[in-house]
Amino acid sequence: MLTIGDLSKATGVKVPTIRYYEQMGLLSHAERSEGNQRRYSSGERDRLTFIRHARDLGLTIDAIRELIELSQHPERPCHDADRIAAEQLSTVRRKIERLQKLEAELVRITSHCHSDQIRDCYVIRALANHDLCQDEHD
Amino acid sequence: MLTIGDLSKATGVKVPTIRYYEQMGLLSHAERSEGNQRRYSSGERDRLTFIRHARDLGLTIDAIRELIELSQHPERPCHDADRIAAEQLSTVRRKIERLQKLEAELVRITSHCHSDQIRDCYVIRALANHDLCQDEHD
DNA sequence: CTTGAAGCTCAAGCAGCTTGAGGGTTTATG
DNA sequence: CATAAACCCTCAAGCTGCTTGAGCTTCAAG
Repeated sequence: MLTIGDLSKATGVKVPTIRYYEQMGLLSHAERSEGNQRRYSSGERDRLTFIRHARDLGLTIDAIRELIELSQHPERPCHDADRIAAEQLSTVRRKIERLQKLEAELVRITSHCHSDQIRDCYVIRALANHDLCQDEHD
Repeated sequence: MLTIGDLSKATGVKVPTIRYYEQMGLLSHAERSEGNQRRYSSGERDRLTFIRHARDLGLTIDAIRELIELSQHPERPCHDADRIAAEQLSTVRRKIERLQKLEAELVRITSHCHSDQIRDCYVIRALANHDLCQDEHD
């Protein structure tokens, strides 16, 4: 049996975060030692690894809860799991698109400032005046 | 003079958000009507436009506060403004890089699931097992 | 048996808003 | 000029996904 600290080291998830996940229902209530400390089995370590991996991929707590729920019904069709992953993919793609617009705009703003004084600073002027933008970025 | 609703329409910033910005010190305390309602001039509209534009570019409230502070000293050198914009650019680039790794991983996960059942679902298996990843994505 | 590391719970804090309750003000219309 | 709709006010709490802190208990090594 692992202590919460062992589990933390094994998965790279911080101790208070593990407790938080338990509270959020991603991990079931852990068994306790006589002195009321949490003790974990390797099955729980695997689940936490799953959670960490999903969080790293940007999935929300709710989506992960849903995936865990699904993973407990091996006989069910897996289109829900596919859908969750696909939705996350399009969320990520939307974010990338938006950030690339911001990147372009920031490159433009930062490369156009050849002034030494705030008075003529392109950064400040560009922010004040959306019309200076090449492109809609919001 | 504009009411807070007029200002909201003019800038696309929601009414409670305008009040929030005032509280955060991005907008100065507005003048009030006899009945204690906020009234704005076009100068304040311009400042809010500036704030919105900066927020759209992902700048934090603190960074914006700093830029506003700078913009009020036209005679100062503008390297601080340049620095803020450049920092934001590298933040954006780091985010894009990370998201592109996630995108690749999600594409791989979603395109490999040819199962109909959770039992063999690649999505679930990939999440459970980081070793299936091509690449470190965190 | 003591001591220091690690564990416990509960509450509050972070960013950047949003939402809701319970009011008061303005303004258009009859 | 009265009334009603639309708008405004303040203050407090909620959202996500944790993190931090206080104040206390348990565990393991020496």
